[in-house]
Amino acid sequence: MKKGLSQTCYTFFSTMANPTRLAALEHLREGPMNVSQLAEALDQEQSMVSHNLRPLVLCRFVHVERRGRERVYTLNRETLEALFNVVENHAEKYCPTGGRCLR
Amino acid sequence: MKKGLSQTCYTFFSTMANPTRLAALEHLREGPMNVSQLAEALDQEQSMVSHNLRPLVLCRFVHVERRGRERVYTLNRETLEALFNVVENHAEKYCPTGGRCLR
DNA sequence: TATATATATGAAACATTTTTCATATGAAAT
DNA sequence: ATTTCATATGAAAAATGTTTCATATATATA
Repeated sequence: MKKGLSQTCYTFFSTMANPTRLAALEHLREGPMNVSQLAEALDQEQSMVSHNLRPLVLCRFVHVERRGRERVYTLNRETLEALFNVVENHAEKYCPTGGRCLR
Repeated sequence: MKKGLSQTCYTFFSTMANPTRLAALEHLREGPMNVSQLAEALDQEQSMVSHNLRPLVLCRFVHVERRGRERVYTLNRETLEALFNVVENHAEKYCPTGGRCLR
């Protein structure tokens, strides 16, 4: 890790450390979706979904495209598949009960 | 990602999303250290370091070994080098100003 | 056995993040 | 030009997480 990347790591992981955002990312693996579709899928208020999408965009975990009055969000697969792989491998090896972490 | 891994992800990333813990992990890359050494290196109270080490152990990001009355903490390199690599690659590609993320 | 040393722990004080609610913006349809 | 639809935004309220401080535990040493 390069010097000074600590701040980047903090931003990176803080953005990931949220159930709503994780659920959104999980849904976006199926393919691009707009805000209403995500709100529906997550069973959350539109406003909440919007609020949570912002950090994901700023971190470039997803990207947005305007389509008429909708906004379509797309997963950054390059980063996120790699990331989920690391978590999955770790969980398989270190989190005994069916990949469920302790705590 | 397997179904139900969302909770594991949340625990995983929440544990990483803390400056003190990130700094501790960074120091542990140099080699195993006990609590006092970490406290000194991080310029933090022993109590705070202890508190922050616990989640790292529970998540198996580090492991502890008693040595007399000290406790020596060792980095789980397998997971953490892989993880830092993902972050580093992402930062290089998406965080323009010298790998420093937006926000 | 008494004392010193290293670390852990509980709980209150403090800080940050999330969620909600009301409203703003902006593009399309009438 | 007005209304409607999709999304964003600001700010207060609610929830979570962190830090500190006092104290407990456990091992080694005198």
